[in-house]
Amino acid sequence: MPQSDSPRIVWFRHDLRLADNPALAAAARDGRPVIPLFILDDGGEGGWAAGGASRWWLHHSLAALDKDLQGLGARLVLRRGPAEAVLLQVAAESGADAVFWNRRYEPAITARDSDIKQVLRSEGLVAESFNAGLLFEPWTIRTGSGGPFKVFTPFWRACLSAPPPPPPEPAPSRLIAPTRPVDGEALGDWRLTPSRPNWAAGFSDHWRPGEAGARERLEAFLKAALRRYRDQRDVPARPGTSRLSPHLHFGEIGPRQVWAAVQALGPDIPGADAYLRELGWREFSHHLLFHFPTLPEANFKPDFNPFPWRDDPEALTAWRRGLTGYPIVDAGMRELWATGWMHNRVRMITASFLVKHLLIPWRLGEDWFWDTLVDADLAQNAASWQWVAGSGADAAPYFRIFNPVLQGEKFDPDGAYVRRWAPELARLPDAYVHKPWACPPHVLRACGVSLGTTYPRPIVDHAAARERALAAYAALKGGPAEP
DNA sequence: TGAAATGTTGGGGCG
DNA sequence: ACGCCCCAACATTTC
Repeated sequence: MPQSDSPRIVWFRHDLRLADNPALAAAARDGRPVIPLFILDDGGEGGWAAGGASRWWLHHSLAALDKDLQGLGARLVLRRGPAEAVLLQVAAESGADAVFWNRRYEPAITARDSDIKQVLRSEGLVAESFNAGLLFEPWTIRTGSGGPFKVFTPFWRACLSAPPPPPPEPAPSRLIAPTRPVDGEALGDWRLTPSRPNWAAGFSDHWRPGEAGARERLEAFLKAALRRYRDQRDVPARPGTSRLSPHLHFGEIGPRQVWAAVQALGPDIPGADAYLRELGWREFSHHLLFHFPTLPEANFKPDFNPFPWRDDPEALTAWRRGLTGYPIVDAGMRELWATGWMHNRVRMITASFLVKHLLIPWRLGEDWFWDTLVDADLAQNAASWQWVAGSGADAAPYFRIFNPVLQGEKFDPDGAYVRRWAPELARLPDAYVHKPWACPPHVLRACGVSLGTTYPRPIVDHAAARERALAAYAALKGGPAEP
C-alpha cells in the first residue's frame, strides 16, 4: 500500500501552467506532496525535437513556471534523458507512488507515453493522464460513419454540437513540497537560449513567456482587438490578432481558458465566432495529425507525390533571409527572424511564395518555420504547410496563387508593415512600396533605394512564376500523356 | 483564407 | 436621331 504521504510526480510537458491543469490538480489532491518535473527528452519526439526559437521560449517559460511554483511552495525539478528512465529514477529517489501528466497528441509522443504508462503501472506506480491541451480530443469527434473529419467546416460544426469543454479549474492555492528534496539540473546548463550569435536578442521586446504573460496577452486581446477581429486580423501592421499561439503551444494558457474567457463576455460579441473558429483550426490540425501520423512528412494527398519540385538552394536562402525582392514576402520573413513570429496573413503569402513561385518543396518551408517560430507546433505547422501547398486535407486549390503585390496592396495599403520590417524601402511612396521595380528611377534615387544594391530585384517574375506553377500542377494532374 | 481571363452591360462620345 | 464603338464596371469562368 502506498503511504498516504507519498509524493506524486507531475510530469510537465506542453502544459506549463498552474491554472486549468488537471494533472497538477489531481496530484495535489488530498494534500499530497507534489514533485513538479520537466524532462528534456529530444530523442522522444520522433525526429521533431524543439527548434531554436522554441528552445528560447521554453527556457523562459520554464523559468516562469518555476517562479510560479515557488509562490505555491514547490520547485520545478529539471532532468534530461529518456522520459521513461527519468520518471522511474525520480520515483525511486523520491518514494513517489504516482505520476500524472497532461496528454500530448503527436504520434511519436502518444506512442511513447502509452509505453511509459504501461511500464510505470507494471512497476506498481499510479499513472494517469489528462486533457489540458484541446477543447475536443481527437478521438471524440467522428463523422457520421465513424471516421475522422478531413474537411474543416463539418469538423467544426461537429465540435460545436459536441458536449462543450468543461470550465477551467483554478490553480491550486498551495502545494506541499516533498520532505526529501529532489535534485535537478540548472536551467542555464541546458543552453536553450542562443549565444553565438544571439539571434534571439530582440525576442524579449515582443514576448513575455509564462502563464502571467499569457493571461496578460489574452486580456489585452479581449479588451482591445476581439470586437474588430474580423476586419483587423488580416492587417499585419495592426495588433489585430491574439498572438496567443506560443502561449497555447507551450500550454501557458489552455484553449478551455480562452474559450471560457470569450464566452464570459456574453452572447453575440462581434468577432467572437470568428476568433473561436481559429481555435477550431488549431483543434482541426491536431485532429488531422492524430489520425494521419505522416502529416509532417508526406503529402496528405498522395496525388502530389510526383509533383516536379525544384532544387534551388539559392532561392531558398533568399526566401529565408527575406531577400526575394517582393516587399511583403521579405518583410514577413524578417519579422519571423527578428521576433520568432509572423502574422498569419503573411505566413500564407510567404508560404505560397516558396511553394508556388519558387516551386520549392513545402517540407523545406516547414523545416524553416519549425526552427524559427516561437509557436512552432508539429500539428499546425504540418497542416498549414500542406494547406498552402494544396497537398493537404481541405487544402487551398493549387491554382490559387497569391499575387504578393496585390496581397500587399490589399492588406498593407499604406505599406506600414513593409516599412517596419524592410526599412530600406521605408521612404518609397505608397504606390510603389509593394513593387519597387515599377518605381521611376529618379523617385527610387530620391528615396535612397538602389535596386540590386540596397534592395534586391525580384528573384522571379510574378507572371512567369505563376505560369510555371500552373504548368507544374497541370503536369501533375494529367501527366504528359494527357491530351 | 485568390487572381487572371473572359464575358456582359450600359453610359457616353462620335460620326 | 441613331447606331456604332469604346471601355469602365461588374459578373462569371477558368486556372
